[in-house]
Amino acid sequence: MIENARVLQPEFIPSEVEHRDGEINHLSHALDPITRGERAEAAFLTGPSGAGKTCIAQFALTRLRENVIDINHQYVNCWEDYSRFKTLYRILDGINETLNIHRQSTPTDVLLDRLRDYDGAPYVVILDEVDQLEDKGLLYDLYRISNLELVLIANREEELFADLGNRLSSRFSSCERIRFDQYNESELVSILEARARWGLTSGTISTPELQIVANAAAGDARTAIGILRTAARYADRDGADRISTDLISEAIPEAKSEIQRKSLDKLTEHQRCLYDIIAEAGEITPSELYERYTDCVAHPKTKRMMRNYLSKMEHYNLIVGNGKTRGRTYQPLS
DNA sequence: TCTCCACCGGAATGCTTGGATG
DNA sequence: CATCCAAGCATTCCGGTGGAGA
Repeated sequence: MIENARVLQPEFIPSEVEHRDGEINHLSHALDPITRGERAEAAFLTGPSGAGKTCIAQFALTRLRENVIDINHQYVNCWEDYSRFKTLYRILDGINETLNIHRQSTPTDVLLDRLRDYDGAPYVVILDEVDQLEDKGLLYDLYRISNLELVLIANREEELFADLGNRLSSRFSSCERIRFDQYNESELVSILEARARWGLTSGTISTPELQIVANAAAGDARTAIGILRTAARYADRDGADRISTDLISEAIPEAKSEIQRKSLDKLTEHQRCLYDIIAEAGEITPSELYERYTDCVAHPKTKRMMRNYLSKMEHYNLIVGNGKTRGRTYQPLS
C-alpha cells in the first residue's frame, strides 16, 4: 500500500508545488539579487500553520541553488533552537564553522564574531517560527552581517513586531512581506492527490475520500497529509487494499493528536504528573493543582518550579491558563 | 475605595552535568 | 584521570497585578 513513505512525511519538500505560484514568485523575486551577487532584502513569510510557508521557503531556496552555483543555506527552527546560542550554533553548522566551538569557553559573542568573519558564498538562513526566538536582538545582529540573507517565518506579523521594539521594527520595515492564506478544500484535495500518487499504490484512495480528509483538516496541509499517512498505515495494518472512509474516520482524531502525543512524551515525570492532574480535573486552580501534585510524587518541587513547568506546557500547547492573577485556572488543550 | 493575598514571573544564587583540556 | 566552565535545573526572594471582600 505505502510505496514511498517519505512523501507522506511532514518534512518532505516536493519537487513541484501546487497553488502557490504567486508566493513562490514573490519570494524568488525577493531573493533574485543574490543571483547577481547583490544583497537581497530580508523576506518575511506569514500565515496560519499548514499554509505552506516552510515548504515554499525551502522549495524556493532549492530552485535558487539551481540557478546560483555557489550558495549556502540553512534551515533553523527557532522553536527548537530558541536560545541565542543554539540559533547561532545551528547557523554556523550550515557552513561547517562549528569545529572548535564548545559549550564551555565559548561566549556566544564568539559565535557571532565567527559568523561575521565568514566571507564565503552568499548564505541564506531560514528562521522558522521566529516569534519563538528568546532574544529578538539576535535578528538585529544577523541583519547587519553583509553576506547573510534572512528568510523569516512566523504565524502572525503583528505579534512578532510587538516583541521587536522600535529599533528592530524599523530595521525590518523594508523587508519583503509575503502573506499565505489557508488552502481551500479543492486545493488541499489536489495536494493530497499528488501525495497519494507519489506515495501510495495507485487506486488505493479516490477523490471522495480525499475530500473527507481535506474537510477534516480545515485548510491545514500538514494535518491533511498527517491524516492520509495515518489512514494508509491503518490500511497496511489491516491488510486492506484500499483506504475506506471508516479508516479515515479512525485516522482523523489520531492524526490530530499525534503532535500532542509527541509533546507528551517529552515531559518529565513531574511535568507528566501535573498534566495528568489537569487533564483529569478538566479545570483546576493553581493551589488545588499543587496540593494534588505533592500527593502524586515522592519528592515534589517548589511552587515556583511548578509555574515553570506549566509555562513550558503552555508553550507546547498542551494546556491553557485562564486569567492572570487570582482566580487563574488551568485546562487541558485537546 | 481600600486592603488583602493568591498568583505570576524576573532576578540572584547554588548545585549538577557533560564534554574539552591539561 | 582530575580539572574546569558554562548550560541547565532548582530554590529562594520579591515586586507587581488584579480579583474578592471589608
